[in-house]
Amino acid sequence: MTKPIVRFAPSPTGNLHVGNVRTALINWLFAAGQGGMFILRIDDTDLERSTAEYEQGIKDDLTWLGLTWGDTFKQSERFEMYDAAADKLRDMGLLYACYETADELDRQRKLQRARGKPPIYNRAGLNLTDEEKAAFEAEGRKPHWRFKLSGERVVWNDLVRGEQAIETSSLSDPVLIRADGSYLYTLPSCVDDIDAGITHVVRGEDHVTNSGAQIEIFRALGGTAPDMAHTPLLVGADGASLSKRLGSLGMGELRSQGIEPLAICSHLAKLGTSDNVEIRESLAQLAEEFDFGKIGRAPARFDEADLASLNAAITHSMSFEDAETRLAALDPLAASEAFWLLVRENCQTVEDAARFVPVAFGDIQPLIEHEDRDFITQAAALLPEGDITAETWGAWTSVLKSETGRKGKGLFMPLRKALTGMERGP
RNA sequence: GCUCCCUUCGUCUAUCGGUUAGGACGCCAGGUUUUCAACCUGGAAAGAGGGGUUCGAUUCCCCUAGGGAGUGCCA
Repeated sequence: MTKPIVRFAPSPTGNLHVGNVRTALINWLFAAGQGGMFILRIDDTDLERSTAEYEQGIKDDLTWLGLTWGDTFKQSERFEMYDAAADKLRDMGLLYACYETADELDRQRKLQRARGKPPIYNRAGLNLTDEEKAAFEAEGRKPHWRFKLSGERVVWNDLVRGEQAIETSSLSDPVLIRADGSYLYTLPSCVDDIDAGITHVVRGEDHVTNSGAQIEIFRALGGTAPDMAHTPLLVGADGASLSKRLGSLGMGELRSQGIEPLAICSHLAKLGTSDNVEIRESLAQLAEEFDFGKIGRAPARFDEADLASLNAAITHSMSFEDAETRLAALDPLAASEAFWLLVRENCQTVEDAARFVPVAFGDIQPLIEHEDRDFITQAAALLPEGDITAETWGAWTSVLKSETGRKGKGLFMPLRKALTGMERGP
């Protein structure tokens, strides 16, 4: 197999969320596992909504996750190529001018739907005479441009879904160029995929239908369509919908919650596959295990609680070196190896360590239940004389045990609460 | 409305017609020279419903229900 070249093509009109990231990750893992190349393409043909801030945010998030790219470019710098491709399609008679307004199209669709028919464009633009076009232009209308579908059945062997067939006769001819002259993502995407030598288009299954038209555009432009892989979408933990929550769950938020990049990558790489959802020690290992054949076809539920427990697993065994910088940022006192090794198994995140700083370095609020007051008073009186050493605890608790008859949880929990102010922790 | 896809423990899944339906996460219990956590061991836990086909159906077919997606001058 030749080395795959794949791309992740976000629009800089928002931040990356878990769904986006999963697509990026799968592309990255596939490329890495096959020794191929991962390209980051910024789909910013919509100049109105695209911003440099979002673009930078996307790059920062990918970098944080470790999803580095072998090359990157922006569509907004390549309009000449798209113009040339559009001219070519026009010359072939495959790109035709339409003069309906958005309102008119909307009305047509509603009408068709009301009649129980699929809302497919009626191709009125295809049959316009020069006089009719001139009349529209005279009205001040500008045309938008549609690609003429073949009306045939387009078939491909999807790496995740198996053989797929789209009847292009059941589709509207897609608009490639808006009335204001700007491009929709469709044509630029095909042009860039051909130009970059993309071998595999890997994306969410919301693009399955689009593939029908895009394969025809690839062919019209003289390329062969890349292989395709459409992965099931993620749904929320409630199993319903792509959920507002998921759509807005950004990397920044996860990061501020103390979630490790590798927890996110492990979770998203394994969720919905036949592999167990477990932590892997590196992206390289995830890449090695990656296989389209392991991905199921049903939507998988993304549960933040599962992500949290994966994160806890990473935290429990994280070395002091890996945690040091962040511990220091929390509290200078926390940046000690002895402290970290003592508390890490009680932490879900590195930041959790902050909760135990008072326990280790004084300044706690003792927690004494009403019914334990006498016991704690007694315990204070029985504290062994002299300096506190490693032996003090054992000596003290055994005295308390024999004096009070308490044992197990009844003995230790009141002491724990009085000494640490917490029910849990080291 | 129309088109496409999906449906096994709570969750992610294994099973290429005959299995005590397996694993992992989570959960529960026990252990870990008496507490939390961690760790170890064990346990409970599933074929959406209804029809077929077949000696035999989780597995193949049909219907229903439920879920997802598409149906944009969004991506």
